[in-house]
Amino acid sequence: MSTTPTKEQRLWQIVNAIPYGQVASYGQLAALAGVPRGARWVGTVLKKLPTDTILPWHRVVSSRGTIAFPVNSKAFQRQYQRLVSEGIQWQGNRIPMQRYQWVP
DNA sequence: TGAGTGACTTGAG
DNA sequence: ACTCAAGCCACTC
Repeated sequence: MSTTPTKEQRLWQIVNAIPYGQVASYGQLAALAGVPRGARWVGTVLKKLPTDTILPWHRVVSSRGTIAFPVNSKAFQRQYQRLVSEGIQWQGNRIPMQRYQWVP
């Protein structure tokens, strides 16, 4: 019955653990999931999430503090709004990444 | 089995 | 600070 959690499942758990009001990068999460340099894979996994997922996918941004979607896209605005509602600070289209600290 | 794909990353220029 | 190109990984057909 019980099997080893897939990398995908581990990633879900890690994303779920990103604290409110903070963000993590794709590469950062990939490394934590045991897949160094697997940043693109993280995006692939998140893309498969159902629209009504409870996972805080919006707290995942690029390593440069930008949202991965095109600025004019619907998805961008949706993620942007969620981040703003969590009180995240912005500098133009970017979030200063230095604030983030991983706390397991 | 192999070529193609993408919600990325990094290093140069 | 911005743009471009090459690299990397797991997944899909």
